[in-house]
Amino acid sequence: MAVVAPDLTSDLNVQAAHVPVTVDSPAGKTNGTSTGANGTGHAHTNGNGNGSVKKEEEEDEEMPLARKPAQTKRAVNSGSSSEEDERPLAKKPRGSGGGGAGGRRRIVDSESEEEDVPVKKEKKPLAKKANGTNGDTSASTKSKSAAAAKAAAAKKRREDEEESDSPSSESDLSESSSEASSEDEKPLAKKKGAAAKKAPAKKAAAGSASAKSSGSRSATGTPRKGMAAAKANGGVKKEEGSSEEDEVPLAKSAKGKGKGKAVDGKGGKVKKEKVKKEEDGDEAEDGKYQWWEDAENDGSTKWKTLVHNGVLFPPAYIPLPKGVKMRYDGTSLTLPPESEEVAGFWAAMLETDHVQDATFQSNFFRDFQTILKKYPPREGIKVETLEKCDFRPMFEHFEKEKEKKKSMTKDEKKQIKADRDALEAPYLYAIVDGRKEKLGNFRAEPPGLFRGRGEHPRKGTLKFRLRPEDITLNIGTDAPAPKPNIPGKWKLIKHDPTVTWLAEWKENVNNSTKYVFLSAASSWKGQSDRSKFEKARQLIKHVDSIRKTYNADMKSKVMADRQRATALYFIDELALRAGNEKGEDEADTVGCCSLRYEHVTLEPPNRVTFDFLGKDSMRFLNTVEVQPQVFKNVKIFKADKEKGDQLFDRLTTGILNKYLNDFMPGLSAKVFRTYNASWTFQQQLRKLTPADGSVAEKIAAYNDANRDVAILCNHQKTVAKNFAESFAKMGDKVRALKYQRMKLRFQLFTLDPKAKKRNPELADDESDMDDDFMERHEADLLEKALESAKKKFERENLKLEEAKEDKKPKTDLEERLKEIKKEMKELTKERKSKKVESRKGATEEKLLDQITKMDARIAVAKTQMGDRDKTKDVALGTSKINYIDPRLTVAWAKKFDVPLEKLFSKTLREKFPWAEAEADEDWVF
DNA sequence: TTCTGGACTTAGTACCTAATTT
DNA sequence: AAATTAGGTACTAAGTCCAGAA
Repeated sequence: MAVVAPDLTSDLNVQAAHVPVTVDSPAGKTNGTSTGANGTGHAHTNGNGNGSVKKEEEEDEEMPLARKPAQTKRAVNSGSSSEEDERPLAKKPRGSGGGGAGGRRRIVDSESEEEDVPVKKEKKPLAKKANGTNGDTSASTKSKSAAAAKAAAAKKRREDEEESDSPSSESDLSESSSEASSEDEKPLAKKKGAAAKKAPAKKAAAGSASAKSSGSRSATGTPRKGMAAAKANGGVKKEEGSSEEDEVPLAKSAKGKGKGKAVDGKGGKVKKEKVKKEEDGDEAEDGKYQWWEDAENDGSTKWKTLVHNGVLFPPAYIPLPKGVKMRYDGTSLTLPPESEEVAGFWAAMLETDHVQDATFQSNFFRDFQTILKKYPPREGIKVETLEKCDFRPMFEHFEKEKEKKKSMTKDEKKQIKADRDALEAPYLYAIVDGRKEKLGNFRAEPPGLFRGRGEHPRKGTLKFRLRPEDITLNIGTDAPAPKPNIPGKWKLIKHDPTVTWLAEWKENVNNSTKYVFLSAASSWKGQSDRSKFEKARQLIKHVDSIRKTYNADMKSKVMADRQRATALYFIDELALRAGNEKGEDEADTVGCCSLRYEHVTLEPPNRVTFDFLGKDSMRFLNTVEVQPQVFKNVKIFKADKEKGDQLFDRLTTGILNKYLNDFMPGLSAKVFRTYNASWTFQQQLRKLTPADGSVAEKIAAYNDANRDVAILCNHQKTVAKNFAESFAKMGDKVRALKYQRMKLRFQLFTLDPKAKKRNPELADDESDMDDDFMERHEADLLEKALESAKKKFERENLKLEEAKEDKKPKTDLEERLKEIKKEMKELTKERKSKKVESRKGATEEKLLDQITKMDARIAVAKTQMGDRDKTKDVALGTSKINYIDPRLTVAWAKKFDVPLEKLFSKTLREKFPWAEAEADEDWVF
């Protein structure tokens, strides 16, 4: 360590020069929690698949070295940087497992291969711990408060340059060095070799999703070569077509189309979608523009002609019926429409938890009072506190309206929809360079209360109604100026062909600009989407050298470089977002570059825990094992700082991106997320797809791979409120099956006591079945049986009545019910005595067969349950839409013969036509 | 340089509809 | 047929990144 120490010191000095600084006063920020609740705790059910672990291992071995998943380990290996001065070492590198992100969930368990080294206590414990961490709510709470506190302490660190740097560094260093340095380094050197070795060892991670996901990428990163070839073919094409088609005059474009398509599949298969299309009747646009077939366009100019109708304004406010009024301190208030509308915004949310939120309340009330001042209630009452306001009558009125709407007849509903469609029709499409393109959002956002997420300081603020005077349109010079659907004049009509927005306005709450763009299915979006993925694929070629570089820089004497390297490592390894600075008037959330002292905690020898609120105030909670140098670095970065200070005080997203850009034009931090997500998906898909499984099994594997990516990216969703309930119900269902199985066993043993010897594996009782459940279950069965007997009786009588025959007497029913009760009692008796008389025709063979079938049903139900649980808080859609190269899905679907529509919804298919056109089954990312 | 804001991508949730279950 | 649940969309908030202003 001695060695080390000096280094650091020096680093510090060096850098002192530039200081970033920043930090705004944290004054009052509090951290949000937001959803915190969910994140909490549940222990994850990893338990189920036992076999899986094993499986993974094997697979790993089979893989060509090159691709081995590096699971986890990546971190370690990389360390290779050579120069390690450090100590010899002792420890083996532990894998980092990292990746998974999921905030709450995962931990990494990576065990490293060799388990052994004296070192840690971990293995098992680890896992546990991790869970604990995640789980507990308290943790979250804690973090929050902490954040708040820290905010208060406005610490600016910048000056540290001099000071902190050297001196502090010293002390730290020494410390760290002693620890860290001694431990590690050595192993790293091997990198590849190491990786390869490791892989096999890996195992372990039993359920750790995280380990899995992260691991997926190859250790070395180098993915594929071959791609060029693949690509080549992708290029195929359907034809020249689009243009031609267009030309076809009336002749039915349909025909033309059909043709094109047929041609395309070399096999000559015709695509069905074609057929479908025709019905749409968009003859005009039917010849879809296949931009991917066209030559690249330089990009500086997005269009030559642009025609559209602007935005559609919502209807004017319609005052409530006379009798519906809010009350203030007991008396009803007659509000002018202007203030009544605002009151209504709040009233409509009465049952949401926004109304319980202090920030939301005060922002709303401030704005409500403002409008009341201008449009006071007729009663002349002054509204002074929110507590005295009673919006219930309004709320109830809205509920009633909803009911009314729901109970309308089909025809009425149809009519309404028809009217709405007619109104919207003119706004659905724009004509871009002569082609019809669908718009995304064409509606002016309606007024309402701003629903900021997390602890957004402005949540609850009134968002104003837009008027034409607020909107700027962007249309072609020769395009006719559209007329707003409400009175007024557009703020401005411009003609800027360098941008893709059609309309724009400034929103009053956050003073941000809102735009109207084309939809995701448009060629503009499609093009940029495709180039995003191409860029990510390009990164494949550079990632090895980038990793090598940042691993080396991890020991740089220049603090700024060391921070940059460390941050990049986290971005690459954990798929963190870049993390731009945010303002006082926004929720306090962070990304990599904006991580603060309190967001990262260290636990020697090499575990790092991240706990912070990221985009949308989603919590990111993850503990990972990192290479020693990373651990050491974080320790240094935290030294001499306190809550509220930036962890990477010499780094900004700008610096990082500029640096990345030198490796590859266009490279920025977010590309790593795209790359890692798609890469992970490809790896997981390879690993999980059961080549000879059923379609359903393949789809399940696909979803599992998708889920791994979602976890990596920390894409969450709130757990449905009734999840616990429905999950419990599923559990009962499983147990009901077990109950049946139990009865089968008893029957078998009753039939022939010797059967027990012959089938010793059937001797054990079903797990998870206590008397309590069984009693409940039997009571349940009884109730159901009685119920259905009654129904049946009524039904029969009804029939008799119709047939004009005599009805059966009630006593019949009563008798039947009595019988049922008796039967049910029998069930209880059977259970207690463990004797079940065999039904007619029962044989040992048949019973065994039934038991086997029951086992299968139980297994299916169980895995289904496990799946549900694993996915309850993971959002798969986001990664599918934004991060996973759609060509991977298309290629996989073709290769394994899974209908694409089972994987992509209609809108996704419309979004990714280029992927369908270009990826054949051999396509690789 | 740093700061600001413009333009565009990424994100979760509210709600609507179709598919199932009861 | 009604009640749930699952799936998909619409909506709009919240990021990223870059360029031009200060």
